This record gives sequence, structure tokens and C-alpha cells, in this order.
Amino acid sequence: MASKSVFQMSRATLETPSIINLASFSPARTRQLHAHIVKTGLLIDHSLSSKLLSLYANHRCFSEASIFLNSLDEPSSSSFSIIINAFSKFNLFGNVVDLFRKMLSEGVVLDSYLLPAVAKACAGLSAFRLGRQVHGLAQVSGCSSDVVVQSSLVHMYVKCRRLGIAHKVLDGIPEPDVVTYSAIIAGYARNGDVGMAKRLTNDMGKLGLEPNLVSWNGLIAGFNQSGRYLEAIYVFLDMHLRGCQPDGSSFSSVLAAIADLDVLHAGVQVHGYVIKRGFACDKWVVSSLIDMYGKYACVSEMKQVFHEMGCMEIGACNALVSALSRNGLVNDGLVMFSQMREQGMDLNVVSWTSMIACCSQNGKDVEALELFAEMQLAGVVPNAVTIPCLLPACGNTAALMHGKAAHCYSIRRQIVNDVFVGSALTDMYAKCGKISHSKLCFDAMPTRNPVSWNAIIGGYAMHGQDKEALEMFDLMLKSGQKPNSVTFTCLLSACNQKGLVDEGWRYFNSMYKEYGVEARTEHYACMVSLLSRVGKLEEAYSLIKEMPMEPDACVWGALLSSCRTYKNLQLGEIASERLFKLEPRNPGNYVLLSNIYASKSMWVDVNRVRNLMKETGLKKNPGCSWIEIKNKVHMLLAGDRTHPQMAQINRKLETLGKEMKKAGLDPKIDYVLQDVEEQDKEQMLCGHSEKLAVAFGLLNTPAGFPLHVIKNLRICGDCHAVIKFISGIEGREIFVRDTNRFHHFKDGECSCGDYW
DNA sequence: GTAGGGTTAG
Repeated sequence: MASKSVFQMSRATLETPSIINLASFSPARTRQLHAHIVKTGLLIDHSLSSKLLSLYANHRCFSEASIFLNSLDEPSSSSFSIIINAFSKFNLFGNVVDLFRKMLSEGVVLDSYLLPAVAKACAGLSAFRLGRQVHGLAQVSGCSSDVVVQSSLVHMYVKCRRLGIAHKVLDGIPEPDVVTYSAIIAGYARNGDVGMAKRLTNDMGKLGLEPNLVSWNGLIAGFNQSGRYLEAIYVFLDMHLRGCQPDGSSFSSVLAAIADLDVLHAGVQVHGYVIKRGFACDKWVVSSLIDMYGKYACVSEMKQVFHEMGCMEIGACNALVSALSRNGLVNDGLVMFSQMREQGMDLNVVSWTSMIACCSQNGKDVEALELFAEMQLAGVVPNAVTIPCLLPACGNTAALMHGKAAHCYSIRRQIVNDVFVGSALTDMYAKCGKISHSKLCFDAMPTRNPVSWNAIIGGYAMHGQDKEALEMFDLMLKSGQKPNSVTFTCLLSACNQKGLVDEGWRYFNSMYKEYGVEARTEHYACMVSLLSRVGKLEEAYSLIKEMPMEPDACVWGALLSSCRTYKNLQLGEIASERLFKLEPRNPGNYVLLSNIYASKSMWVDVNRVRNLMKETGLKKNPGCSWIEIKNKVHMLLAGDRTHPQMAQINRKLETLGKEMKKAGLDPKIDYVLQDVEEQDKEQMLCGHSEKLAVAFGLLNTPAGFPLHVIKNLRICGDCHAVIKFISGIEGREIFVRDTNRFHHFKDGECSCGDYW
């Protein structure tokens, strides 16, 4: 019968749909049936209309389903129920609520078959107030004694984190089943209330209810969500000992717990168990395995797990992208992402966000911003995780317009109150030179975590507003928030900028004694820089000798710079000897030492250092010749034909072209790009080359970046001049945060921090 | 015809 066209069926057949095999109807055939009914004016009985509705709904043909629903004279509650349940099945929670509201407004009586779907939608939307109203409606309409309705309400309250109410509803159920019980137990576990979770588990046992797979899994997940990873692993073991075989859900949860502890051996054991139980190709398990191996820096293992799965699955691909990013393999991440796109995979918000995070966390800021634009073109909606991943890229390039757009978007999407979004906005505005905006964002945050406080303290420190930075720290303590390692780095750098030696020592000494935060290399580097900046070179050197860890190049570099300032040869030699070992290919170190010798007219030693540089294979300092820099800048500018100030630039270029010819340089655009790209990579990443690369990077950024920040730059005279020049020719505002202070360049002038 | 567990992004 099913093979026959609808049009060939007799009226009698269609009026007795029970004999037609409707289950095999395709969407097209369903539309045919619908058309036939409309055309012939067939008498539609309740059974036929229900079947047509469920055919449409299960094929996700919701517009057809609602057209049909609207065509019914008096749609019953069960007709609404069919579509509402289908919406819920496909997680279309907003649609569930809308249709439910419509149904109520039409005065249709409630039935207990659709309430669970509505409760599930409230849970999915975390809409507690709406859920409570639904509960009230269930009571008024007499549906609240239905055990499935009660159970669904328990789940709803647990998901909305209202455990007290959930518990009360549970107490009202005469014979709750295992899963309803387990929902509350998992809820308590998720809130970190281990005692209550255990007590209820005992209560459940007394009632003769044995936990089943779903309840075990819920409990493991609950402990994971409250960060109690060890408890989660114990539950997994308990489950195993009590003879319940884990499934993909149990494995993926326990692996996630293992990933956040330092127990790789346990992870390897579970991996073995996964293989034995035949879950090595389960998409959830594979994602967790990749993530776990990624967190333990087992790069080849994570790749192997991925390849052994043998197919491109979105979750596993996303996990691989973030695992590659975590291990600094940005280019591999980008390759993976482009493969995903080439294969036409349906990239979701996690895919895009992972890739954006991968770029912004690994110095590819412009790429991160471009990806964000592409994401929106692809129609994928950014969420409360995407924005904090994107904002550092805006801050690092001082792309204030993009940052502001992201801010507006967060307000529109109502995610601006998210603690991660707020902290990232505070940080972004500070890095874009807008400290007042930064403070406004910080003040507007309803809740704050240490990251939020660090953002504002670090922001003030960056802007040289030491008083405000220290005040914010006091407020942080008063609010009951504990400072962490980063907080002290921000505070010490604020002290460092202003030469506040006493305060610096006070914070440095108190960090462990009062707050239990151990001093790390960067804290020592700040102190060494602070002490040597004010001329206390011996004190700085004593501190270095006291360090419990090996001092790094930042520490020795801070000392060496001040040795040049104070012409201290003895310590300068000690510091540079260490630096030549730590970063042999940084020309800056050689230059600093030779400067000290030169200041004492020790020309033999100056030559010795220059020869040492040559022996190391370092060419002459690429940042030394002003004419070269000027020419390179202009050749780069000439490459951007769409630049709004092209005419002005061209005029300047004409003049400079003459100068270039005089200097014997080839005025080709490629010259600079090749020069930067083909340089020895190591050399490129250090010293003057880095500064130049950053300066050129400014000019390579696309339109829409009127403001720029260069960070963590020990600024040299040439670099300063280049930036000053760029700001003049382009009318851009440029901020440079060097290790000591904030420089603001505008219209070819430097308005603060200009010490040349 | 109705409820119930998981992974990957900060």
C-alpha cells in the first residue's frame, strides 16, 4: 500500500488511515497527502490529523506542521503536544515555549503529555521563572500528580540549580525511580555538596533502588562540573567494582576528570579499558581522549587516537584543534581547520571559537579577527565563550573598533554580564589605551573573579597609574577575593614603572607569607628591574643570587640594561656573560655590553664584543640605519593602494624615493617583505629585528585599525623613530607598552613617556 | 505519544 501514490488511493482507504503504512512516508509524500486532503476536502478524523502532524514534525517540517495545525478548526491539546514534543526532541527550546504560550492563549486545555517537554525546554534555557510558572500551571490543571510530569519538574529544577525546590518535589513523589533520584544526587555533586550526594545515595539504596548506568554517569558528570575530579574518578571505580559496565558517556566523563589531574598513568589505563570495551571509535570518547593527551602534552598519542578513529567527526576535530593549540602547534591547527572546511564539514560555534582561541593565544591576532568575520559570514552565532577568545586579539592589535563592536554584540546578546566577557572587555579597553572605558566595564560587572581584578590592576599598571592600581588591589582584598600569581606580577610592574622600591619589596615579601603565592621568575624579574632601575644594582644582583630557580633572560636583561644606564661594568659583564648563553642570537645584548665599554673608552673590548657577534653569525644590527628604516616603511605603505591617505603618502613617497636612490636602495615593495620573511627565524624573534618586525606588522594590518599597540617592547631609538614616523604619515594613534611605560604616538609626536 | 547521563572553545 505504501508504494501506491496518494492520488491512487481510494477515499475509503484514506478515511481509514490505520490500514496505510504512514511510518514509511517521506516528507514529499507527506506533503502529497496533505495536498490531497485539502484538495478533496476529505473528512479529517482526529487520528489522521495526528498522524499527518507527527509525520511533518518528525521530518522537521515545522512550517508545514504549523500551517496544518492552524488549518484545524479546533486544535486539541494532543495536536499541540505532537509539535511541542518534536521541538523538544530536536532541542528547539525557544520554539517549545513560543508554541506553548500560543496554545495557552487560545484557551486549549493542558495535558500531561506535553508538560514534560515544556519542563525540559525550561531546563534547557535555564529559565527558572518560566519553569516555576509551568509547575504552577501543572498544579492548577491537575497534571501535577502524574509521575512523569513530577519527574520532569525535578530535572528542570536541578538544571536551573534550584536543588531545594527539586528536593521538595522529589519528596512529594510516592515512588520515585532511580533516575529521578539520581538527578538530584548528580545536582548536589555538581554543587560540590558531596555529603548530601552520599546521603541521598544511601537513602536510595535503602529503598532498594540500585543505581543504573544513567545514574552513575550523571553522578560522574556532576562531580566533574564542580571540579571534584578525584571524586568523579572514585565514582567510576565504584561503578566498575559494583559490576556496572561503563559506556561511552562514563568513559568520556572520567577521561575529562583525568585530564584535569596529574594522573597520566590512570588515563593510559582507562584508554586500554576503552579499547577493550570497544569504544575506541566512539565520538565522545575520542574527543575526551584527544583532550586528555593534549593536556598531558602527548602530541603523538593525541594524533594517533584521532587517526585511528578513521573519520572526520566534528567533536573530535574540534578537540584536536584545541589540543594542537594548547601545545603551541598553531600552524597544524590552521591546517586541520582548513581541511575541515575543504571537506564541507558543518562547523559549529565550538569549531570557530577553538580556532579563534588558537590564533589569539599564539600571536596570530589578525588571523583571529579575520576568522571571527568569516564565522559571522558562515552564519554561526558567536556566544559567551567566543567573545573572550576574540577580545585579546583586539587588545593585542589595539583594534578598538573591533573591540567596541564585540562589546556592543555582547550587550545585544545579553552576555555582557558573563564574568569572562566582562574581564576580557576590561583587559581589551586597557590594552587599547582606553583605561576609563576599562574601569566602566569593570564597575559594571555583577560578579568578578581574580581574572577580572587582574585585568583592572594590570590595566592601571600598564598606563602608569600606580596609585589606582594599588587602590584596586586593596579593594580586591576587601571584596574577599584572593590574589594570585598574576595579581602580583601586575602590582610589581606598577611599582617597577614608578620606581616604588619600598612598596615593591612589601608586596614581594607578603605574597607568600600572607597569601601563599610563591614567587615565580617573572616576579623576580620585576624586582630586579625595579631595583636596578633606581641604581640599586648590587641589591638586584644579590636578589638574583637568592633565586630558588634558574634566572631567565628577562632577569639578566633587566640588570644589563641598568648596568648600561649606570655604567656598571663589573655587573654588566656578569649579566651579559649569562645572556650570551641564554639568548646567543639577540644582538641587543652585545650592543648593550659594547655600549658600556664604549662609555669607558675601552675600544679593545668594544671590538672584542663586535667580533663575538660576528662569530655568532649575527649580521650588523638591522635597526641601525635610519634611512633604511624610512625606506622600508614607505615601500610597505606604497603596497596598500586602498589606503585612505594614499595621496598624502604618495607625495611623501616621491620625496623619499629620491632619498632612497641616493642611498642606493631598490625601491621595490618585495624588498621589505622578503627581508623580513627570509631572515633567520631565531634572529627575527629577538632584539632589533623583532622591533622592526612589529613596526612593519603595524603597516601590514588591514584597514579599520586606526589605533595600534605594541606590547612588551624594550624600545630603542630607531624603533621609536619609526613609530613616530608612521603615526605622522598615517594619522594613526599608536600606543607602545614597553616594559617600563606607556608611549602614546599621534600625528608624528609622542605625548608621554618620550625619553628621547 | 510524555522525564533522565557525556566530549571539544574561555
